[in-house]
Amino acid sequence: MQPNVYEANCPSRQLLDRIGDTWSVLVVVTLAEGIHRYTELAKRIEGVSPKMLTQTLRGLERDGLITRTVHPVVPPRVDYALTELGHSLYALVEGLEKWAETHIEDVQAARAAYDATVQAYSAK
Amino acid sequence: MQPNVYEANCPSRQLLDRIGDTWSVLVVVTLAEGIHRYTELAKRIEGVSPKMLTQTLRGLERDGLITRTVHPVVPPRVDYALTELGHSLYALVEGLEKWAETHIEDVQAARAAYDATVQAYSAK
DNA sequence: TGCAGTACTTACCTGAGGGATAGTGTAGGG
DNA sequence: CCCTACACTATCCCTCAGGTAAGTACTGCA
Repeated sequence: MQPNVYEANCPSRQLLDRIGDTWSVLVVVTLAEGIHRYTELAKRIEGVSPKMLTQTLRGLERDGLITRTVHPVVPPRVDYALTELGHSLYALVEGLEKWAETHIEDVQAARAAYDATVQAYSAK
Repeated sequence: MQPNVYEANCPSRQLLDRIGDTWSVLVVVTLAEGIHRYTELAKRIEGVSPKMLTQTLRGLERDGLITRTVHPVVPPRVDYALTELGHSLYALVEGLEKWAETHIEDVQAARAAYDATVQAYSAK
């Protein structure tokens, strides 16, 4: 009954997997700006292969986070847009970004300190 | 200057990778309950191998999200605890869980609908 | 003498995710 | 007449993340 993150089929775990997928997050972030076409997304999200882009888009569509609109013209034209659900998820991603901006200095300081002590040990 | 999620070395991107790592999140969630020892974490987080647990713990420690306290006794005893920074990150994870609980029905409905239409096409 | 308990580390190996590349269908334009 | 644009789809291939298993160091207890 209660959410159990330790089980793979738990809702919270599934969301975790989605948030964990870099391409999915990148698509959501890009679509938060507005409607985009397939090639626009491909150009915007540098480094994504057509295979992964399609795969990601399908997954997002399946989960009701984005809509896919096919215009029956030649050459084909397909528009992708965030749904209301997608926008609410984007709000969370924004929260992550805010946290990152606020605490990144702490994290980097911690990393530097940690690396320094490790270096000291291995140098000995 | 401004955060660019599309670049791999951007702060927001690094946080994304951390949140994306299932074991990291699971450790943070478990430690949010209180201090735990190594074997306690191993038992609690079902399915994690000692290798991955150590690796995850090291990464979290490096980023200043958890503390690692070694007690020089025999047999050895090592305590792990969330730092203040770790707790603030946990707040975000809690937000994700809340979202999941609230919207999981919408997602599952969307999935069912999507699968139904796909099935209809492939059956044709 | 040797085994148990703790917290790892190291070496080796495999499967699956994802990159690269090529193919598909349509029609307007040069 | 064929090339291009668009949005995929299919295929092969290869890397590498992560699992398994075994090793390490230390000491008290039977």
